Amino acid sequence: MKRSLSRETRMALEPRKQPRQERSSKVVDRILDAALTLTREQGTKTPTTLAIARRAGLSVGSLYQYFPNKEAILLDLARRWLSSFPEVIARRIEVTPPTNRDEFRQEVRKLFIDTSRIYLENATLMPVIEAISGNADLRPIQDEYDDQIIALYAAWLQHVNPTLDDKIASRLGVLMMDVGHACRLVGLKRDRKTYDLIEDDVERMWLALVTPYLNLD
Amino acid sequence: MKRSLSRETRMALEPRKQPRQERSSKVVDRILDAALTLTREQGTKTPTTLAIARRAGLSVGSLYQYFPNKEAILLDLARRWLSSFPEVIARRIEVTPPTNRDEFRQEVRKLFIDTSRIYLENATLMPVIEAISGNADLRPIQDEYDDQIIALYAAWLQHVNPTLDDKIASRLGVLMMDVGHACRLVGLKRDRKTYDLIEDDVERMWLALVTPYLNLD
DNA sequence: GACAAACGCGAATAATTAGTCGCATTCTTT
DNA sequence: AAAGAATGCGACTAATTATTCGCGTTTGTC
Repeated sequence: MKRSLSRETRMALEPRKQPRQERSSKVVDRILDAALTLTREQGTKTPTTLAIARRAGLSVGSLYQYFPNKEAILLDLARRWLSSFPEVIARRIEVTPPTNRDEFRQEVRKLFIDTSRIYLENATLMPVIEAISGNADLRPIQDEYDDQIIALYAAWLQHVNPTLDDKIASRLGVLMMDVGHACRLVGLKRDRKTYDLIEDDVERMWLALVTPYLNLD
Repeated sequence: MKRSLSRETRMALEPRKQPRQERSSKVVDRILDAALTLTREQGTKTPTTLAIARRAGLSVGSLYQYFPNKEAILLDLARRWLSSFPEVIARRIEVTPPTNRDEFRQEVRKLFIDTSRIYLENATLMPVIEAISGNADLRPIQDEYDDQIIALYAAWLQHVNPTLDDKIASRLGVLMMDVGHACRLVGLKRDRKTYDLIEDDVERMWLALVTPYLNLD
């Protein structure tokens, strides 16, 4: 009844309680740190509750003081990453749309640099993102964020070219996201110089992907 | 001792025995069918031995007559896919290299069409491929195949441009593989028409990716 | 049709792991 | 410093699941 309950309840993933004493907020940090480190160490496998507790110098029981279940811990780690993406793309839609090929190229580059920064700033938690993708319980949650991101990429495309068909915009949005994601995961596993080279590669690919669909002079 | 043994033994993944009576080779098919169907039904989660047995109308014990462990079943399904990839790319290296931009474009297109066919022909087992990627035990095996494929893409690039630097070739190889894979997984989940549109998108991206590195007139 | 080998079975075993609960310890407040 | 709240503990429970093993049945062979 332990396992399936949490699955059936379809997860309260919110933190169980706010820490009220100073020591305990440190404990929360220790738990998150431990979970992050272990996930990184084990490639992309999600660590067990026992392992997290041990690494954090705690007992299993303490984990459940602050998190309703194991998934919530990983999700807490990923949350900043997951939510910063939509923010950043949305911000790129607020500017005035480009009018010629050169301005357009600039807009792509800006979106590109902004999204790249998110990857660079969150490089250490990429293993967590990969672990989440590979976890049957967490995957659906990431998918929700992904749908949001795709919609925003599509919105960006229609911002740049208002006559662009919805279907096409959404198809290109998916590809922008997936191509960017796949290549950047590769890049972050290499050295910084290679990462930058890959960034150039991706930018060319993005441009090749979207240019035919933006009626420019 | 059940679980960890198989992990420690680092897996004999070969079929445990060849079926010697006619009935049993049908059983092997039933097992593979059941595993495939269940993996497809459950998204990307690997089915349990019990579930596979039940679906195949067998008992768990019978599974182990022919497969040394659960992983071997999935791997057996994926094996044709995994091995046909290197074959196809290798075949594209045997032809005489292109000499001008147009011939080069043709070569990209041929490689492109050949790899695309592999995806189309194996569309039903994509969930298995995804499940394998998400499984900590199976992942390393897929990684070996991936390394092979990357090396072949790199070899293809150097076949097309013999002066191409090793490092660059291998970087582009990874990106060709990952971009192709990511986009085609998307495509196969859509209708055929969308798949074809995505193919065009990917072809543009591939061309944009590699063209700058091939000194053509 | 008799014999051995192959096959099929499924209850039992054992490993793993998520999550709980009552007791012990530490902190905060007055 | 005493009470009560918050925190920490870890043995225990319970669920899940891979794999085995001895026994009964079927099949191919002579």
